[in-house]
Amino acid sequence: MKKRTTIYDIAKALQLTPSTVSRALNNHSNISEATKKIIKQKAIELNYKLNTHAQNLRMGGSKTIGVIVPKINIIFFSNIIAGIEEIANQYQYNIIICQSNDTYKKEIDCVNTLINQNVACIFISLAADTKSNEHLKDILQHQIQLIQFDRVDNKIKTNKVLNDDDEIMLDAVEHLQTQGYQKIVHLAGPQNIGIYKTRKEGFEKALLQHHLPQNKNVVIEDCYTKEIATTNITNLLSGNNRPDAIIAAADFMTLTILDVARKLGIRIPEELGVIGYSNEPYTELTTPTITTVDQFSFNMGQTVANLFFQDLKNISQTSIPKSIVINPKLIVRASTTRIK
Amino acid sequence: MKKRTTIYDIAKALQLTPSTVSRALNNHSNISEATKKIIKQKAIELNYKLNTHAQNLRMGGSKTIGVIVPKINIIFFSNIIAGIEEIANQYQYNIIICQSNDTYKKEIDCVNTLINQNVACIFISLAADTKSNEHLKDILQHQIQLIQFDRVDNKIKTNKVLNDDDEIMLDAVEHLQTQGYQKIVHLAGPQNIGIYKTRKEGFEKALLQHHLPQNKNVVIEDCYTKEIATTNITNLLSGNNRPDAIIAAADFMTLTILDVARKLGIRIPEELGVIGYSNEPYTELTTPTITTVDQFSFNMGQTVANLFFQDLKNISQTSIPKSIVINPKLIVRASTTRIK
DNA sequence: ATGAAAGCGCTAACAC
DNA sequence: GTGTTAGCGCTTTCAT
Repeated sequence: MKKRTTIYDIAKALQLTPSTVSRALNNHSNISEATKKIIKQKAIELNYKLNTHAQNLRMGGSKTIGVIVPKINIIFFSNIIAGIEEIANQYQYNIIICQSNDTYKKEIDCVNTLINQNVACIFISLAADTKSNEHLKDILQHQIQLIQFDRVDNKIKTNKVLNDDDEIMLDAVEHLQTQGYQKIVHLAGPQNIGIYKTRKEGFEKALLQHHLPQNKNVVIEDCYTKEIATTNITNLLSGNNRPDAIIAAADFMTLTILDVARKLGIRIPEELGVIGYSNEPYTELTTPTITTVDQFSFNMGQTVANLFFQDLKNISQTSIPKSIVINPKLIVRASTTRIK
Repeated sequence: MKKRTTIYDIAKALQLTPSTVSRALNNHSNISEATKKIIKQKAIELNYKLNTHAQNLRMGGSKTIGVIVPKINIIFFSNIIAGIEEIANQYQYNIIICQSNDTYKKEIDCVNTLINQNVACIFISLAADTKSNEHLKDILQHQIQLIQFDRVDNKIKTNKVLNDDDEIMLDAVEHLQTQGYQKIVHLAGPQNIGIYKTRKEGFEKALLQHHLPQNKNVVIEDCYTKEIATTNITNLLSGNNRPDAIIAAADFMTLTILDVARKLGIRIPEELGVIGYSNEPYTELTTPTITTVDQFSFNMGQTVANLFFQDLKNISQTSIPKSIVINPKLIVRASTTRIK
């Protein structure tokens, strides 16, 4: 097992000292250009690679950001991560990604791993069942910056980046009214998942604000599997008193709506308006194209990261915790455009 | 700025030595249960966290796996990462995820970062424009294990996990023939992206094997934007000599096919068979449901990780480079089922 | 412009 | 069963 090349090896090869080599490789101003050049040359020749662990140990910190998300393979989160990565990269920071699998237990593990790693900052979106914030306090106690995003704990004072799920539901309802739709129904997602709960609540709040009827049939809860969704939507649309617009909690539900409507001979958007949620690529490929909500997840990631790097620049650590709200945008397409 | 608690602090508080503390925290057998107990107690009390950098420096390695993918926010890759994460987690390994953004330049940066981090192993899926493998050799030179997946360089001998894109195209063609389809066309994706190239080549090979005509119209290349796809598909299906089956290089194209066919009054699957690629969730929600290819990406991630941990267990490092092939599976649905 | 030396926090070989 | 000691590779203060 061949040992890695260290700055000591380079120093020896050039009859210099490790400190000179270290300085040269870090472009320290006191080292002559000539020396720098031969040292860098030798480093390449010996295939030298920095040992980050030694560096971090010595410097008492690392240029690493820890990111904790419930699930990495949900496009919303992976877009956020991609956004974070883009910015972090510009500042030469690395990111370590952990997933909590939406459990509190694993989330604690993630936090500990990242504290052990001595990361500069942790970006977190909380697991569905996270009930305590002791682990978050722990982060702050270890002088590690904390930024929460999307699913946050408001009891702990940190920077936050949020989606305004309420406001967008209001936008959606108002858009439908402008288009002359009167009887609006919401197809909700499973209420144990935070985002679906928020969307449902946002919808109900929007109805209230517009003094629209709040009867039980206005929210259909269980539309998560295809079969049940088909049954529920068929019932909904076959009834005497059928709605003239549906806001679904997720894009995939709109495909079923389109299908059922086609079967029942209900024209979209003339007789039924349809709105989805997430701006999945396919919503632009259906006929009619589907009005939906873009959450700007990539942008959210960038925002989170920028928040950290902005604070880093402010030597005056006044740092009053900021909350940045990302406004999702209603992408109006054919499925709700009956007035041209 | 409060300093972190170290094992030295614990030792001092208990009138013990750092080594005893270290041993106790690592459950070394020589330490009495009583001592272990009070040490662990104290560690919690002082909110001690291990410093991974010190540990890794001292031990000359880390329980960390580096993963390099072209893009993290592509569901295929994020599923793979989720699969890797699941297994790594069982072995108490951490993963550091890097994205090359599909450029060779950034890929080199990623490799260097991971070598600097002294990771135990690197899992990589190569960038589209990676032309050299010097950086891969570099990994091996640093005694870091290397496992390639999906997009690999065959000139370098390492463990590999691959998708059999050829075989699956053969399956698709044969399935169509069984269903009585005769004139099969392929809608290809951009040929500068590896997977689309492979799919197209796989398709052509399948035609050859079945002695089917190989004329130019059998592959439609540019179907990547909605407008062009619509035009091309409309032309394809309006012609006199139209195909009776289409294999698309990606699921999203099948939505356009469904739309165009509906407009032209072509019935699916009776008059036209349609196959997509990726088993995107929505392929199950359309009418008709779409036959597609599942690549088992999550499983691929698990396989990659298991390959590493299996080798780790074998003390006898015979380690002949293995290639594991994941066979994608044709998910037959309504869009190609005309014989019940 | 360069060198000497100490130390970051941890582990492990060697004592006792 | 516990203590002593050295050292992983790097940076940095202080000296020259």
